[in-house]
Amino acid sequence: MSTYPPFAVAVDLAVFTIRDGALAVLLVERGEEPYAGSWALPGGFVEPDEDAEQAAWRELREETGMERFPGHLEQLKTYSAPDRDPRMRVVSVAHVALAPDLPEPSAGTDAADARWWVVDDLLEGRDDLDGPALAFDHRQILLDARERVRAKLEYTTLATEFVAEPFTLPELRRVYAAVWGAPPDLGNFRRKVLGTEGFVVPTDVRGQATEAGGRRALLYRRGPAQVVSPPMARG
Amino acid sequence: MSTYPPFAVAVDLAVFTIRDGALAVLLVERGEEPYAGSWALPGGFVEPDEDAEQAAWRELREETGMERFPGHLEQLKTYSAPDRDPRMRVVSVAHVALAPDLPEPSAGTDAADARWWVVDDLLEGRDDLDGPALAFDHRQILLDARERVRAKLEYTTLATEFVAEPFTLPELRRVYAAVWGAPPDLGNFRRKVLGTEGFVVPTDVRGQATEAGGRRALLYRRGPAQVVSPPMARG
DNA sequence: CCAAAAGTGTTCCGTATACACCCATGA
DNA sequence: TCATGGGTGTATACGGAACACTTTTGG
Repeated sequence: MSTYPPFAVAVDLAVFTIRDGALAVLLVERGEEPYAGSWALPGGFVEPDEDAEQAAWRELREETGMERFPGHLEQLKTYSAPDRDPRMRVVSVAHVALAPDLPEPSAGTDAADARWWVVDDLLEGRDDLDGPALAFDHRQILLDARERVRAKLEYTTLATEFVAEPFTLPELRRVYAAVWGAPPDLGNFRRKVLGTEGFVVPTDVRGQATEAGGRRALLYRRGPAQVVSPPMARG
Repeated sequence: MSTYPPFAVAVDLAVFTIRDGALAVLLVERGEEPYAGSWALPGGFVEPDEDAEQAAWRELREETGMERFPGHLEQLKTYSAPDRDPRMRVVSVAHVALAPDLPEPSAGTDAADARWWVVDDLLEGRDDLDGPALAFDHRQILLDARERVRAKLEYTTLATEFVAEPFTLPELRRVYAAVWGAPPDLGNFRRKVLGTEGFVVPTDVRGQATEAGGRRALLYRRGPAQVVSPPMARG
């Protein structure tokens, strides 16, 4: 029979939102060693009386400062390399969260600072100064998280988690544009969303016009549908 | 700053194969409390110098008695409910493994017995005697694992992991029939597999005829392709 | 009346679907 | 030559790709 080696179990969070037409992720600046001064995904240890998902919701509330986090949360993958944390053996259950555009976050208790970063600036290895290198194995976690989000937009209704209700179809289309890098074809997009029963439910209200004028778009709310079949076409 | 509560970290394995035209999973009969005499997914604790995936490969070799397990392994999900193990706080990183038809397994060191079970007999809640109830939260893990396999067959080439090389297309088609409950349309199936570059690579050899005669099918090997786009149609 | 943004329609074409039909083999 | 299983062909229709066009609103 094997021994029962002691581990610490943590959760790490890749919290995504759409800011200025780009996919953005919440990072915190670490105040303590190791990696003091580096930027990392928010996270923390799982408490004795909670499971990983509850720990993730708790961290989400703490880091965003919101009583009730208004978005989607799901488990991503568990990272367990023996040397991923130099202090001790830490296994991290990574999660992905999606939220509509949120206010600038405030620094948490154990973080020096917290802010949103454009994901592509962090991950695309361009030499001209972009985002900072990430602490621990968080670059890999962020890569996996972005891929999960990209894939799930194709065959689920998850895009609606990135917009606040009520929302317009052009708003929703800009979510796809931000995540995929290019907007889906306008006509095909509308036929897909409106043709998928339960994707969105229309209201009889129209949104505000922009400064420069233009037709005012109809407002919608999220519908009960979860999957889109066949998948939304990726530009 | 939070405390660092101690956890045990384990891996559990849902090892699938196709036996007699049905999806089957490997279970072990527990020899110790808790749940002594119950059937459970094979698994064990992660050692100090390995990550979860290495632990899963090790358990796979131990449980199947094979030096080199001839199949596919991937992480499924992590289960961490505080009361999932009555002895102590155990977090389990569940994995899914796929293998071609394997010999009857031998009982491992800490298991009283080990055998294959038809998955539907374990999961479909028919009242007439089927499979046994599973230990811990392993019924839920098995449900999630089956769903992962079903889904992945649609948009990946993973079905080839269920057959031993070289294999015929009818053999491969029977994999889909077993997992989905009904075979995909013959013509469409062939066009899909042969039309997806790198799904299979043909040999110039034909397989054996069955007792009752009939045309001998061409033999193929796995190709380098990983994804099938658009997905294989689910009956 | 013009620009900007929302929304509609239409043609083309690949391909999934469903099903009928032909080929090879052993008893 | 018949049953069995492997393999091929085809009419239909759905839906994505691309793009032109119409409608509504503010300046």
